[in-house]
Amino acid sequence: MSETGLTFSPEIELRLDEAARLCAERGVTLTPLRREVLGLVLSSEQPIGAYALLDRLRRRRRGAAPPTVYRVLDFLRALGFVHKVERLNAFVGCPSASNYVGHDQGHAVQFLICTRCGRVTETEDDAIAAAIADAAERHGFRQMRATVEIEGICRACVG
Amino acid sequence: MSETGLTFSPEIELRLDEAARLCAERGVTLTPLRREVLGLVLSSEQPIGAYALLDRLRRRRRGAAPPTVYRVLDFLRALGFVHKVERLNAFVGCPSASNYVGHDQGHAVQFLICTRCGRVTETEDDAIAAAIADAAERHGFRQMRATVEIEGICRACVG
DNA sequence: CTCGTCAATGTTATAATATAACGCGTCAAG
DNA sequence: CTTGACGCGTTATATTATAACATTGACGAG
Ligand SMILES: [Zn+2]
Ligand SMILES: [Zn+2]
Ligand SMILES: [Zn+2]
Ligand SMILES: [Zn+2]
Repeated sequence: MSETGLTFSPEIELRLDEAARLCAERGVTLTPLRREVLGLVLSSEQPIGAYALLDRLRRRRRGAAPPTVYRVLDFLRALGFVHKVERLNAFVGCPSASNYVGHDQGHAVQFLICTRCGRVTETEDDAIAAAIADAAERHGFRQMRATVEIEGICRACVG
Repeated sequence: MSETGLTFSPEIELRLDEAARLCAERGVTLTPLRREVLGLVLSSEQPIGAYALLDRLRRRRRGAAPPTVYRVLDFLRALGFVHKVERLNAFVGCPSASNYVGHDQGHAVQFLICTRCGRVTETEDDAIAAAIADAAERHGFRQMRATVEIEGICRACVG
């Protein structure tokens, strides 16, 4: 008789509600499937690969297949709710997507990838962005976006 | 009766000779296979994928298989002769590998990826590297390396 | 010489990541 | 009612990368 109930932690459900609100603002829909995938990404301590996501998704959705998850990831990335970490071929939730609405084309973002614990921290460093913009301009290059992924050992792991 | 002759342009053969010299200096060998793969990468105007490389390699080496090319690429990357462009899952020759010998762990490098013509330019921008090092330090992050890939339209394409 | 060892490559199979192409149901505009 | 956009299911395939084991040839120890 009950609805499906909370699938994710209360904090994450809040973020999902916020994401739904932002979707509505833009005339798109955070469908149950999209909400579930986003919830799974946000629930992961580490970047999660498309197929790991697919495995978890299948526990609730029988018919899920690769296109299911890739399509949803495309949608979530286009809205700035999720980023891809290229070095890992894996996906992370955007921590600022719930706070700020200018992320259509994605903000200028950098990742700190800990090779020890596997965690990834997202930053938005203006100095890096400026240095990149400057270098691009000096090369007569019309920059559209930049991937910045810094690998090393995070504060927690380095002790 | 003649030897195989020049497989690549004279400029590239010169760079291959230089690479062989650098290998010898470090106690490793630029075998014919490795030399040929490096030549193919250097001959490509654009980043080249492992399987495109494999196709070209097979014209001369019958038995070539994926491990053949991936092993050689690992070798060439470890020596700094070749870089991987993560956004493209493709490989480029390092333009400075022939001039400078400190590339064992790879120099701090950035790529300008033109989404129009597909060409990739390698840069070595100290300001970007410094901004990244600074941001990492502020996060208590012990940086090992960084991937910086800037996408846009190159000077030639933007006209 | 002959054996052991190592680097390099060959060889077969498979894993991991990603997309193409088509179909089907819903829903709202016209 | 028809049409078209959207969301998703479904099947098949493409693309990228690695695991695991075999073979070859060079070279030094004995
Ligand atoms: Zn973000
Ligand atoms: Zn860590
Ligand atoms: Zn380089
Ligand atoms: Zn261009």
